[in-house]
Amino acid sequence: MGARQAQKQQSRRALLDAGLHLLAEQNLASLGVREVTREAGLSPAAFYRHFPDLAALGVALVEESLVSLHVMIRAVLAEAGGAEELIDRAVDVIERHVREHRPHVRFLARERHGGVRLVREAIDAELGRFAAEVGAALALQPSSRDWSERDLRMLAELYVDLMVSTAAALLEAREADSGGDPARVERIAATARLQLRLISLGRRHWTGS
Amino acid sequence: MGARQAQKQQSRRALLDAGLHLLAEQNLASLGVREVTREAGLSPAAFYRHFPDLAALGVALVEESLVSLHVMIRAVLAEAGGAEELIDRAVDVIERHVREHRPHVRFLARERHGGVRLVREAIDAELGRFAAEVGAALALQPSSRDWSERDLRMLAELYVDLMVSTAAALLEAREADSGGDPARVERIAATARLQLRLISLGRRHWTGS
DNA sequence: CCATTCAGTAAACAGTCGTTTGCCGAACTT
DNA sequence: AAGTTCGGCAAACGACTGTTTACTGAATGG
Repeated sequence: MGARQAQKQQSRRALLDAGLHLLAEQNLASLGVREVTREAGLSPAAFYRHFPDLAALGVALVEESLVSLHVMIRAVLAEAGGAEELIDRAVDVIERHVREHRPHVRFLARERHGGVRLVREAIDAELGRFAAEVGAALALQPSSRDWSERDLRMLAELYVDLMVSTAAALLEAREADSGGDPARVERIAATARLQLRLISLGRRHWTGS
Repeated sequence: MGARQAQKQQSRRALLDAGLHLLAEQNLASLGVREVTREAGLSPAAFYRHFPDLAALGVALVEESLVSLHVMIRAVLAEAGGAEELIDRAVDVIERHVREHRPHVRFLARERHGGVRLVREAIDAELGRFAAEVGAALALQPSSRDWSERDLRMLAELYVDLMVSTAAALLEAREADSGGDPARVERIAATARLQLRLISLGRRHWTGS
């Protein structure tokens, strides 16, 4: 890649980072072009060399945020193991992901039901593919031998919902203004583990719909 | 109440309604004072006779939104009945609530992780009290005879999370721009019923943490 | 080495914004 | 009936907004 493209990518990165940083305390809909470029150290007009819209920047952030999410989920599903270990590992992975990708997670939580339709739909679609992936992984497990497609999907969605709300709760507990309360973080993780245990219990006794 | 207060309340109502209406397509953080007063048919300065801030209007909307929610949950919990009927009734109540209070539900979904901290905390606190209420109701049921306080709370939170995400999904499916797809609405409700059945199955076989 | 491409700039456009001010007049109080 | 309270208004303030324009100068390709 020429030095040309490299510098352009660098500016693009600066814009994305600036947006991500500003979105820590506001939503996409209230973000301003000038605000972003100021934070990125560029002139307002430079923005339009990279994105037509702020919504476009938002969509770019969605794609970026979900790549790491998919990597994460595969890390959990790939390894086999007993139900208990799998639960512990899943919660650990969620916790680590929130810790290491806080701005991205916050962005997703904030814009999932936010005011910009394109972004909302992009997140929802990706979360759906996400559930499909979990469902496919569940189908391979022997314990779901005679589960219908529909029931598997339902279970996968339940897992994804639980993961999402756990991540959001962990995020809130970690925010600087709440002191990053570590006890609260552990309580949330513990609750998630219990909930997963309860679900896997229901799963073992499921007789089909 | 004097005609004085009555007219003031009417203006306040107009402001709240205008805000709620505008928040259908944007978030609180991007709402403007002038925008709201324009929609409400008042002068910009009039706003400050009722609220110091837009955040204050937001908090008022939170309180308003949650009153009807509490009424709703009591309607479900109050009546007894078999597990299956209870599940069906719970999902019906959620569905009806989303149908009849769409703007409020949308507001809650949008601002729960939104950019205005005061509003976010108000919603979270109320959702917490909400889970406590569900937990208390669960404690009265014979099937949770020897459940620890912690396990009950965990279960209550699972129910509340499921309710919230189901409501949000129903909302999205009903939005005008997605055609109000009735099949999608029914699919979401059916999934929620299955998930509740799975949880109640896990509940029956729970042996404590 | 010369021509071209193109990311980034400064300046200007016409708006909108939040908030304060002083004032009006109808509803209250006494 | 006189005086007070107070919700609502028009107007003005400076600050900030998104977007377009014409331009600069370094990397690119022949």
